[in-house]
Amino acid sequence: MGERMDAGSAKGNHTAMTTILDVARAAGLSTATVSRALREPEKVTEKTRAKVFKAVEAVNYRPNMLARNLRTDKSFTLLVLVPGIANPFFANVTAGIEATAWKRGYSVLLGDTRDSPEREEHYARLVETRLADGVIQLSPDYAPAESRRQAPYPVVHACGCELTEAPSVRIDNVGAMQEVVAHLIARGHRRIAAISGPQANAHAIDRLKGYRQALEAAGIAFDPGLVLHGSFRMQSGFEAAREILAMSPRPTAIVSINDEMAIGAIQALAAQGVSVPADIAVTGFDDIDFAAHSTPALTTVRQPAAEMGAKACELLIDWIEDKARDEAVHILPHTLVVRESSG
Amino acid sequence: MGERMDAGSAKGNHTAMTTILDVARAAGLSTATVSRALREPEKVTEKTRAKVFKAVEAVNYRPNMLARNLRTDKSFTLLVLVPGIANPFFANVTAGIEATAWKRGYSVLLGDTRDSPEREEHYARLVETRLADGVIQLSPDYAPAESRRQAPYPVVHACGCELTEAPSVRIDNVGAMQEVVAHLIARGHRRIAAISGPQANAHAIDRLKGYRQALEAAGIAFDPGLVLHGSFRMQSGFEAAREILAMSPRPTAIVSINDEMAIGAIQALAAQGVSVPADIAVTGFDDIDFAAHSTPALTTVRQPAAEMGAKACELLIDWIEDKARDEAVHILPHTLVVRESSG
DNA sequence: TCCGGATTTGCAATCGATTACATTTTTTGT
DNA sequence: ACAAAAAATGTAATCGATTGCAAATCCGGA
Repeated sequence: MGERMDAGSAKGNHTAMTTILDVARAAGLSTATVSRALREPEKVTEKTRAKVFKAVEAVNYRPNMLARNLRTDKSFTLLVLVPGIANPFFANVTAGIEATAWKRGYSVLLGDTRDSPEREEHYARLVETRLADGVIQLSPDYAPAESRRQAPYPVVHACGCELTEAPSVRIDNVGAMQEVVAHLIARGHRRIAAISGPQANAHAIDRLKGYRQALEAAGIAFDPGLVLHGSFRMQSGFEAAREILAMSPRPTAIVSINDEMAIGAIQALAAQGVSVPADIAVTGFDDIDFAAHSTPALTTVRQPAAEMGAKACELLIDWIEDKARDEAVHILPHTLVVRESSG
Repeated sequence: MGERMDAGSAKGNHTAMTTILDVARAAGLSTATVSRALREPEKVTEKTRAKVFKAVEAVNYRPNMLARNLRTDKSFTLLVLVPGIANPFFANVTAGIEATAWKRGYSVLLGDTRDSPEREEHYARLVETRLADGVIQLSPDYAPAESRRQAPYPVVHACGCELTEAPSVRIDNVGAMQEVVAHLIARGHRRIAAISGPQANAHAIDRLKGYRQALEAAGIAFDPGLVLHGSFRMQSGFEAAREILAMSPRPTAIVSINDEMAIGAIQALAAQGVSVPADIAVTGFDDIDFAAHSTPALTTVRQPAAEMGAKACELLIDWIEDKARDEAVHILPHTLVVRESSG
């Protein structure tokens, strides 16, 4: 008696850890059989299965995943690289990823890269240390194709651009922005300013391409002076709108590359007493929740954020588990959502 | 030549894994020495340290964290339980957590509980399997005090309520809402409707308490008919505003328990041609980015979201590492931010 | 009842790092 | 220059689960 008096005292923050050996002893079986009863129940007699389950209850056993992961060389964890989790669009993509990962028995490690290559590099290393089985990348920016192509672990893009290679998920950014601009042109606008993103940003590039193509299709000359470069944040949309107001002749419409900057722009216009859409029409991109509830409600392009995350997650897990890489680029459908802000 | 033709073929998804033994061999040392050179460099000669580093480079070594974690019984991972990552306030708290975890060498596992006890339960189990060293809880709701008190692992709350026990972080929700209501009363409002949250939600309870106290302090009778219960989402703010418009006499102000519902309410009012703040004043809570950029800009209470996350993260890691539990409730300062929507 | 094959269970090696303890090397004091 | 103390390094056990292979058990058929 007193043989286990020291339970839970030793190192570690956890209380009394019970191992598979404890279960084996309690059930009068070997650890091998216990392991099989838990992982491949069909490989074991009905009777022993029952004994094992009872013993598990009795000693309150929780398998030590660290040990299992080491032995099987799998972590059942996915690393999600987000440029900024505070961005509602990315947050929704992440929610979609998490939901799917949960369904398939995986956990999600959150890596907020904050647009910093250093942080991205650091997180990439996590995968090389076996802490994650693969990566879902939400930003198509850095990580030029060549370097990533040979990543020694599975990587999938959830928000790809035209240049992103398979396996990946994206929408047709070019086509979507074309629709937006065509919509404005159909409403009679011919002088349309654009609030874009950082010059090198892949989404900005794709969407700007759609903007140009739509103008071209309508026989309107592209004017680089009408294109401003923001940071995707509301504040920069606010500032861009002020610059646009100072242009002459003044544009009659503004397309923004995302919803946040559009909302910032609308605020700037309201502050100057310019009426949206009467004086100037404004459009966004993404269809975040706030787009539908801004005043006036924002015309925008709906991206199926959660679905994109979910699909990317499926692709990644399939890749990890089947060792068969899906060589397709999945282009999910977008929708032009016309609301008040475009007239 | 051709000696590495088989690289990456074996089991697992990773390419040729090099172990600490490879490093040891390349450096002509034992694994023990290599391990020490890497983890406690001061315990080792300058010369061998150099040899080890060279060898690490030579064989492109990455320590297998799964093995390290198993041996040391630590995962250097924190589990963050979020009621919904798509909520901008929680996203900001999470960003603060991630930033601090990064600084201290920890990774963040994201658990989106979606207000589901089942999911929360499942995630809690993750910690018991050693996949995380502790938990940061963003929701004060479920997990009644008694059950949590004895959780066999460290748990810290980042967005606590009055009843949340240490160690935890929160703001003075009661006091903050008092200030908001006092502000409106000072502006001459006496019939103030409230858009609250789910009945059992702890934040809703605290803030509603502040609402009542402020009314009382001003000698205004509390009218339960003026309190509506929403879901924290914009849509429910929209619907609540419609109900409020139907009240008679019509309230002259609306306090919302969070910014999203306030924004939804503003949209509903605008749609009915009711001017904010001229006809009805509206206030929010949280000061998410959109609050400053809505039209009209929203009066609200700023919660230092990122700081709250950061502080909670510090508390948790200190607890994990020092095994000394900080028995304090940290109440961070909030700020009443007066903007256009309150007149 | 006894045998052969199929099924179930157990033994022991293994994953890759860390670390107590033993051994070797270096340093220090005289 | 030598012994003792200190520092550096090596040997081998260890963390807790999984799994190849061997041993034991079960089953039906003759």
